[in-house]
Amino acid sequence: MTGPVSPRRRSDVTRTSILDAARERFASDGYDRATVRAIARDAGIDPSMVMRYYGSKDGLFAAVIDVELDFPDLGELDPDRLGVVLVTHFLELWERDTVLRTLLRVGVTNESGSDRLRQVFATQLVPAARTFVPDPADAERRAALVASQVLGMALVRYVLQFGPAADMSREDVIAWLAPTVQRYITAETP
Amino acid sequence: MTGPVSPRRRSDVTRTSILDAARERFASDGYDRATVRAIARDAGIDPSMVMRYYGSKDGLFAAVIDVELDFPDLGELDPDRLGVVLVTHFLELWERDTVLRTLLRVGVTNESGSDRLRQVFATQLVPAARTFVPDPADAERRAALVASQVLGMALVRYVLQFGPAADMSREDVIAWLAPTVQRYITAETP
DNA sequence: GTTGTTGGCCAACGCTTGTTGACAACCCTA
DNA sequence: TAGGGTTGTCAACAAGCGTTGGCCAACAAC
Repeated sequence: MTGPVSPRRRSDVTRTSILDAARERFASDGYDRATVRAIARDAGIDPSMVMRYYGSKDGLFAAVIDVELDFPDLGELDPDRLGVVLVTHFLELWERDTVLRTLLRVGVTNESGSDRLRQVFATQLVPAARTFVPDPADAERRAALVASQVLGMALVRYVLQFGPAADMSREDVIAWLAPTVQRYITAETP
Repeated sequence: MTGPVSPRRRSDVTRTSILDAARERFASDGYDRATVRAIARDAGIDPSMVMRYYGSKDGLFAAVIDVELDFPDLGELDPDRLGVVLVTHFLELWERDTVLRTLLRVGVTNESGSDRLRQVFATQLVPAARTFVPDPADAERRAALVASQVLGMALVRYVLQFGPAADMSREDVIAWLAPTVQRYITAETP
C-alpha cells in the first residue's frame, strides 16, 4: 500500500514521519480535528510536503487506513475454543497499534470512514466467519453479532475509556467475552 | 434543562425549532460537521439567533444532550427476565429519539462528549445496576459489560449500519442479546 | 563544472467556521 | 400615541482550514 520496494528515495524519512504523525493524530483526534497543519508540525515539516507526497488530506488518510484483521488459522482448532481464541486475537489487534482505533473514530463521523469499516466487516470478518460457523448460511448474522460485542468492548475500553472497562485485566475481558462470542458462533438460532 | 416554565415567550417557536434542527444535525453529522449555519438554515432562521438563544455552539450542544435512561421499575421483576427487559428497554431508547445516537457520535470524537457519556454511565447505569446485580460490589464491572454489548449493538446497527445488524428484527436482537446481558448481570464471576 | 532533478520552506489563495454588533420591525404597556 | 423591550436580519470580523505555486539549496549525472 505504501508503494513498491522501489529505489530508496532521500525523502523516505520524511514520508514515514508524516505517516507516523498522521496515524497518531487521526487515532486521537478523528478525521476533522486532525488538521494537516498539526500533522505537519508533529512530523517537523511544512504542511505543503503532505500535499506533495500524499496528494490531499484524503490521500493521506487512505494511506493510514490499511487494516488487516489477520486471523490465525482456525481450521484445526477445537470448535469449543473459538470464543477464547477470537477474543484474544481481537484484544491483541486493538492493543498492538492505533489503526483500528482510528477507523472506529472516523467511521462514526465520516461517511467514507464507515464505508471502509463496512468493507472490512464484509471482506474480512464475514468470510472468516464462513469458515468456522456451523452453517455458512447465517455467517453474516453471526459475524455481525460478534462484531457488536467486540467493537462494543473496544469502544468502552479503548475509546470512551469507561473506568471499569478500561481497568479490567486482559484475562478478565477474555473470561467474560469469550462465552458470548462462542455462543454467537455456535449456538443454535434462538 | 431548557429553563423554567416561565411566561411563554414569543420566541419559543424559534427556540424549539433551533433545538430540533440541532438534534438532527448533531445526530447525523457529529459535532464538528454540524455547523451553526447549517442548523440555522434547517431551522429557517439566521445563525446569529443561535448565539442569542444558546450563547455558543457548545451551549446549543449542551441543551441538546439531555439523556435520561429512565429505567422501568425492576424491583418486582423475576431476576431471570432482567436480560430481556433491559435489552428491550435499550432498543426502545435507541429507536425513540436521536439523542443517544448524537451522544455516541460525539463521544467518540469529542472530549466533552465522552465526558458526558462517562457521566451517564456512572450516574445512571451503574446506580441502576446496583439495584439488580446479586452483589453490589461488582456492579461497576457488570454495568461496563452490559454497556459494551448494548453500545456495541447500537454502534453496528444504528450508527455504522452493518447490513446484517441493521436488518435484524427487533425480536431477533432481543433473542440474541438478552442471554448475554443476563449472564453479565447474574452469572458468577468466571 | 554545468545542468536537471529532487527535497524543502515560505507566503499566499479562497473558503468556511463561530461569533459579534448595528440596525430595522414588531409587540406590549402606559 | 409614545417608548422600551423583544425578535429578527444583515454584513462583517478574525481565525483556521486545505491547498497551490514560486523559490532556493542540496544532490546526481554527464
